[in-house]
Amino acid sequence: MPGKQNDRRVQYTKMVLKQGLVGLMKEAKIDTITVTDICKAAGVNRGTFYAHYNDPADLLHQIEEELFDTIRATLTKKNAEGVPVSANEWMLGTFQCIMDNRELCQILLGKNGDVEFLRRVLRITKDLLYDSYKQKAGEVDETQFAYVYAFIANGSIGLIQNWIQDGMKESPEFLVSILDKVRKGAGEAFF
Amino acid sequence: MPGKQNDRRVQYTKMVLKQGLVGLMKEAKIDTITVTDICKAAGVNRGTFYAHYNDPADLLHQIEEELFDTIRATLTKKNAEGVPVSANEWMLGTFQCIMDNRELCQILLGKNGDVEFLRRVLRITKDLLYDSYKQKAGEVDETQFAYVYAFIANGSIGLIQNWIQDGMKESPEFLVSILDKVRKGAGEAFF
DNA sequence: ACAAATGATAGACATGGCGTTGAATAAAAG
DNA sequence: CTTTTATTCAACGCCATGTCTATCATTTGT
Repeated sequence: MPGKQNDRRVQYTKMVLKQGLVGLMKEAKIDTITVTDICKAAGVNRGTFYAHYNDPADLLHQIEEELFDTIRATLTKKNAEGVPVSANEWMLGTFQCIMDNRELCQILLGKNGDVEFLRRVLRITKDLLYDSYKQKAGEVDETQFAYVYAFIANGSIGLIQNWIQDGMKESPEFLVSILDKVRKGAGEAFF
Repeated sequence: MPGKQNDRRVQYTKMVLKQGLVGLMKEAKIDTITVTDICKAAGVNRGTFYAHYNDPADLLHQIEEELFDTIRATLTKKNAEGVPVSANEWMLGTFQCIMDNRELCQILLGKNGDVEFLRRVLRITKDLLYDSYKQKAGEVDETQFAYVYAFIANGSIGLIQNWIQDGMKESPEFLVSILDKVRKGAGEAFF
């Protein structure tokens, strides 16, 4: 019984609902978008929306989850090929992935998007940073590290947002080179 | 005719409405707070709310404006005393101001608060940074500067949020010293 | 190709916030 | 003390919500 979710009707419904919400998020932020709006944009009955999602935020969350999985899949694939992945290579892969999903990412990570989502993507580098700090400073001043990490993490987010908002004109390589310099610079003021 | 806004009744109404909203923002973010909620919390008739504000966001905006004026007034006062204000001194003043308005700032700049507001406060340092960049590099690469500034500005915001969220345990002086190091470090990777 | 299963639709429902209005009441200003 | 003006109370139409039913359309597996 492959029944449940493989029904073509379900797939179509979910697809247009996602497209509908993404389209609306070009103009409005998630909290101001109504279920009725989405269904109108998707050409779907309002009752059908509730058959699959609780509210617009729930739908957005599932869209983000898909993108997150796409990014993670790409990275773990590289990792599985035996290559030990450095922070820079990891970021390079992430940026390429963002470029590959250009339209979607410009919305999800743009001005109406969710900062928490980008924060989550970058959090994976935190451990790498912590190790390099420990290695050079010997002992870790947790308080100081928290402040420096807050600076670097949010700085990176801002830089990436600037790149996205600017239309992704620069190459992922350029972005990584700037990001690497500026992160090292900020970090080495302490390490 | 001191008529219009000096009426004691108006002042009282605005006061309790502001307190009401701020109270609610301890638990919820602005977009989920209803006019009815605020009026219930303030003990004010719903119709009266619309006599002064368009919606909850409008009320929040006016609260932020007041705080912004407080901060700016303190800084321009120092400036008027003839002291040329460096970026560090400016930030020190800002942080002291934030500490003086502890409860309010923890909400306005906290997890349910508005990032744009903090961004606006920090924007005043942009010119100072631009000048120092120009001075050392001679010629300004606008693209590169945009990326570096995006990093530093957002990094600073994150660091300050970390401070606020942590209960403002460290002194403004400590904060400035870390911020100065890490900003210089990030900047000098280019300058 | 057909019958059973299941998803989508249209329509209705009570609920609750919105934004506005008008008349009555209370308090401030001169 | 009289005039002015802010607040209250009650009601209004409007719209989105979340739920539910009967009906229709499509898919599925045999």
